[in-house]
Amino acid sequence: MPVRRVRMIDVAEAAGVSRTTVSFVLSGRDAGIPLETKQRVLRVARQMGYRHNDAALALATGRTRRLGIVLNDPTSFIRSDSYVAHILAGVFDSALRYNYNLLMHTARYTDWHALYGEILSGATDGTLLVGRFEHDELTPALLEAGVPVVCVSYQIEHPGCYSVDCDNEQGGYLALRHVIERGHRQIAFFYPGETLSWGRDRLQGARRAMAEAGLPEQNLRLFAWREIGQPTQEWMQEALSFLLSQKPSVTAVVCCEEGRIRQVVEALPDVGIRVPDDLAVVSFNSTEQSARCRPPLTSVAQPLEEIGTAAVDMLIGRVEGRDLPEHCRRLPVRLDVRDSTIPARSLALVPDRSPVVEQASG
Amino acid sequence: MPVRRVRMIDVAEAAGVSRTTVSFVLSGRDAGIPLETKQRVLRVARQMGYRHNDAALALATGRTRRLGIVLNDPTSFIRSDSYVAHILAGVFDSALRYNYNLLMHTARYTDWHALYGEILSGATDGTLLVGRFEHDELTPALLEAGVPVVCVSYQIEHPGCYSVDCDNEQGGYLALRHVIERGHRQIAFFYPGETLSWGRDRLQGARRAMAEAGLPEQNLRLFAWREIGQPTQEWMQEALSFLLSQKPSVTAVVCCEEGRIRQVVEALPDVGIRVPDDLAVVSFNSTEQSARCRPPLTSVAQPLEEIGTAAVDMLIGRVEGRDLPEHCRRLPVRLDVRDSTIPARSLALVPDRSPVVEQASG
DNA sequence: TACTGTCGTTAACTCGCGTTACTAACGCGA
DNA sequence: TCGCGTTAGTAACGCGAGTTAACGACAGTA
Repeated sequence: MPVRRVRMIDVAEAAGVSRTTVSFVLSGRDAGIPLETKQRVLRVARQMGYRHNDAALALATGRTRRLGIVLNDPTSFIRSDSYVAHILAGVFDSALRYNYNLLMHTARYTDWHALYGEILSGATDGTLLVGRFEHDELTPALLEAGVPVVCVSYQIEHPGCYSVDCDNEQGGYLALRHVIERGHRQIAFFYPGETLSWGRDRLQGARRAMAEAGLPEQNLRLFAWREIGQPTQEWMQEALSFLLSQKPSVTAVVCCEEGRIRQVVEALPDVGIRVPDDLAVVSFNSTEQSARCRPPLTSVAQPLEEIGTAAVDMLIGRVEGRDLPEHCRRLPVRLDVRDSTIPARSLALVPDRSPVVEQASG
Repeated sequence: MPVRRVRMIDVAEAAGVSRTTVSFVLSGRDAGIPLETKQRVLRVARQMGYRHNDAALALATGRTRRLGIVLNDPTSFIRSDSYVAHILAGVFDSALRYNYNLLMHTARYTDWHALYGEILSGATDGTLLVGRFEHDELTPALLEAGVPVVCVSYQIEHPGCYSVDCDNEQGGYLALRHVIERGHRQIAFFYPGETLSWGRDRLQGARRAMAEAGLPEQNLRLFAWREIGQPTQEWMQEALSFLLSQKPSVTAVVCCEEGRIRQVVEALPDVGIRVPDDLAVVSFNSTEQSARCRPPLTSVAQPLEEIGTAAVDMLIGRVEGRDLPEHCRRLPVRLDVRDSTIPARSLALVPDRSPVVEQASG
């Protein structure tokens, strides 16, 4: 049984008017239509169960009331309690308020030509690129084409680039300032490398904190996982044992990631390293993964759901042609201090932010 | 700068042929078109950056290559590491393989008239209802309308209802059999009530295990959270302390839920109850929530991603008009035995499935 | 009576593409 | 030369809506 849909012309015939009249009534452009006719049309439409045809409406109006979403790795993001899941929650809320639906593009980011084609086909009014893409060819191509796009959690150098992100520089700064305040002088910094804007920004913030405390730059021991693609638990563990074997040894780790560092931390007791006594640890994102780690991780919290809602606000602003006050909206971050940096027996080892010139061993 | 899209007719004019010819070439229906013409059209189309218009194509063909998804509470599902997230991962994978995109309906389930209208508007070729809905009016309405629909994780009494679910009856059976085998005779069973198919089925399985072991039915102490809507931690804790204060006291809990029971279990040490020594606990779903509970929970695992892929398979089968072998596909479950039912010091208290007629105190 | 101006309504065009049915041109054999 | 078949290509219609421009009816005026 194929679905027999009621068309506007069916309503028109049943109501004894032309299709144009029905269109006017249903779309609210009922100027000049007498109340009686209007009510009759509405009644007949309801009785017959009329629904507009989505494709026809989109073709005629050029609008779909749909927003597209591209995730750079859909399944992995959804699988775990990742930051993207929280962003999506905000996106959902906001899209519902604006009465838009969400089209999730299933194509992989590596197949960006396919995505480009889909996005240009007009199946949506605008697109959220939720990512932190590397080797990104899609974003500039879309911007060149003039499609309404908002980048979430990253941005690129382009005059037309609109984006929403948290203040990554401040995040790096807060993380480092915290461990410096707690007396640490040799600090490992795990990050994706500088090809990603958030990696670059967090490193910059970290360096600012070091400089502010008068610590030499080389005390910040950088480890970029860029060369290996994704950070693995093994890679982190090896890097960490290398760092711990050196003199002076690092006493704190700041990691721009959450899942792997959690695994590493939970494996540390096996090799006789205690957190935070032997090693202080700070992660990013501060989702349940950090909160439920043993011990719970101090973490830089991002307002993930707000990022989602702000991105939708911005995208719909672009779609509806409003002038937007800013191209890049940066939301503030917060440091959630937990056990991984606070030894139970010590409350305050070091006075607040006393600048330290010489390095000190942990 | 509005997006100026290249239309088929633009390509036709540039290539010096009619739009029909272009249509034939691009859609592969190039019978009778000489190779030279064909190649010229393809070359011009590529050079001009032609992309089909999604709405026009959908209007002309009646197909969208899009599947709709309705979640009964989108944001809460996405927020946490819930079973729906895992199902969605499977849905994504499968949709990508079929080259379909996913339209997530943002409207709330309570506003089911809006959802009904959207689904009938033809914005998608078919719809996945991912749920466990109660007071469900949407599903029967859609089935009556003849829209291709697949129910995920639930089903209703209707000749046209297609669904994918796990074998809930077997899940209830496995959970109960396990605790009975471990010697428990007074068992609490937390479930949503019998208005939901999965609650009904799991209870049925639980009763089967009781009967098989020769245990009287009243030894299964039922607690339905239906009357309070969603199970809360407080409600469970109260119910549990009531059960533990009774004589004979329950010694095991089987809970058709994961998040709340985890919270309850982790709060038990505060009231001096040890798991599993004082109380054995079995949850459902067996996601990371159960695995990372302290202690890790024995749990009935469902093949969540497979449910997602199977649902897409079934829906696309319906969309493409294939005859499907079965209306309700039931995927097997598995019991993941963890510490919450296995005391460290005891390996096997009771021989396997020895039928016990009389009730025994824990 | 004719002319003007509303009011209510609709014919006709548009959106971009699939598809059917038809034509013009060409080649070949009788 | 006529007739036929084949090849190469297109005109025209439809999908279901929005939208513009114009029409007929009727009332009011000159």
